[in-house]
Amino acid sequence: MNKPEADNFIEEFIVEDLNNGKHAGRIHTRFPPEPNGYLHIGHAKAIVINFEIGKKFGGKTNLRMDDTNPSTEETHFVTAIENDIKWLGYEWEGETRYSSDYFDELYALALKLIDKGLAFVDDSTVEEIAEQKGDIDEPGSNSPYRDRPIAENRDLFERMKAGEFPDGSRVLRAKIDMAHPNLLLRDPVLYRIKHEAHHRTGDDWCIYPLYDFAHGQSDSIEEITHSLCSLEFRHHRDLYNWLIEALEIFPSRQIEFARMNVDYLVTSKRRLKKLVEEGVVSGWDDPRMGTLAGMRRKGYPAEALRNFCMRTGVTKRDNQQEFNFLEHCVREVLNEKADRYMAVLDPVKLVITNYPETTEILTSENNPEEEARGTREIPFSRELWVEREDYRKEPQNRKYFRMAPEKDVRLKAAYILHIDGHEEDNDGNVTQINATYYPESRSGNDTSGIKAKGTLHWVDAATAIDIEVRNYDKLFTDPTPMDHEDKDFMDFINPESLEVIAAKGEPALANAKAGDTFQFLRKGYYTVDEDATSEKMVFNLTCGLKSSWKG
RNA sequence: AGACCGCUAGCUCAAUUGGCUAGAGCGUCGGAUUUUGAUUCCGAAGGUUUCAGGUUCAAUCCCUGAGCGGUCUGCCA
Repeated sequence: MNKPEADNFIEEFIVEDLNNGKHAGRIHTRFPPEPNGYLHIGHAKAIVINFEIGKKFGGKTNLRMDDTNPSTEETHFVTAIENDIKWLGYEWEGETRYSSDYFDELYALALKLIDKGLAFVDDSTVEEIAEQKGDIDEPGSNSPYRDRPIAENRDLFERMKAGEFPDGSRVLRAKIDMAHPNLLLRDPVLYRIKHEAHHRTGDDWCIYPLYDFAHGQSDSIEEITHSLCSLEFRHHRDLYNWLIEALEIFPSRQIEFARMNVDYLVTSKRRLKKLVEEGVVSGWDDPRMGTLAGMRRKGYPAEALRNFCMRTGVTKRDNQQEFNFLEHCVREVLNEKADRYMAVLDPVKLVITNYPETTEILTSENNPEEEARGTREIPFSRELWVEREDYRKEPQNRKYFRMAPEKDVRLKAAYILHIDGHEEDNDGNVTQINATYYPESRSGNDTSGIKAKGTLHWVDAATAIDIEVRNYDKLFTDPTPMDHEDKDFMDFINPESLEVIAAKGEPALANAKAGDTFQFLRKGYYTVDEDATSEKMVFNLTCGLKSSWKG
């Protein structure tokens, strides 16, 4: 089997390991979320990197809940996380794993470290330990308990586990070097006492390992070959490697990459939570949120998100992705997948004065990009709804191809119209547009010889259904609302990020199901919201269409 | 201040690991096509590779220094 080519620096490391015959050519990655929140676009990047690398090199990818802190983790997040990953299109190896499954093994490893004289039980307080830590440019000092005999450490640690001591009274610390330039190697805390029930192990434990004594060890237990994480864990790698050597366990290799940031999307758990709690959004799955649940509800296809994550590179530099590239990826998929329907978002009545009092059934293709999507029937009659913004009261020049007095325009899948004029109320608002049609101009067999530059969407007034349309805009007025030293990100909330309107849709739209995405011709992609009922269809704006018209 | 990491078009990444006029996608601006002012197609603009030295026949790449940005002093992950 010939090895795939490396597309980024992580893959270069992998190819290098493969070439060196490391792990007999086996590749195994993992995605290790902490089940204390919902997945967002940043997680999607990590998921895609891990799973795609597994796939590309014929390897496997585990899903492991990093649940070592009983205070913050909840089981319902586990289910939500699993759903999001499946929705994104990935399948992990075997069952979902949990760091908490390894508590026994982790405890045994701690004992081993103690027996090797590389860990000690410290009676210092939180403050004292912080004090001992020293500073970034100043060496720390040894804990007075650092030289406790091994037997005493063992005894104390066993009694910590047995529940003999209160929270915070003692910790287990690695014995490394209090003068190390990497603060994480200044005798880091490995275990703490917490008399708290864990979402999975219940009251079995009252001591819990910290990240540094759980994550790497779990990687080793699962024989993960490449442990990919974000840049802020760079300093932890030294400890990660120190523990591999001290514990003599499977040597997983940690590689760090830069997190992905996207304009207008916040990904911090704290901020996301604040948006929900302050009622700025309707919930964690609000379409304006950068959560996977939110983007799914907004109608972003999983494929588009995957493409987005794959096309934005993998490097070690801080990066800020443009929102329009995300939307580009969304449109690209939807252009091919979404059927075209017509809906009028800001309806004004149009009357074809020379059209008979009958209803005619017209046919239109569902998707010009994909003939296999077939056609559908659309009723047409004398009175229609058209878009208010498509009409201008005064005659226009040739560069304008929508409706205006004396203009000829094509109605999509129907006839060419000659616009005669309009009626208006006392305030000058157009109440009705009057037009005549060219009977020989019917779509498909046009023999009229009339040319119309513009083609407009419309719905038949008699058969149109009332729909609710939720037009979403960016949640913030600034692409990086959290990056202002003098202002809080909440100061940049866009007051107009949601507009709910009553619109008119063609009758076939009544059969749509939640999650279905359509292109409303000339307007944008819209996805049926879960709030939709048989009485009232509700559509979320997924993404607008590009427009080069500078009208 | 110390350690570590990073810096190539507006944005995100390439550059066969030192070798032709430094490429691509997105964006922008033109043009063609179009029963969606969408899509598609064609074209253009856009770079002193952060800066200054050095090594070399040759530097985006190696070395030194500087600048700018990031990370690290939780019993969070």
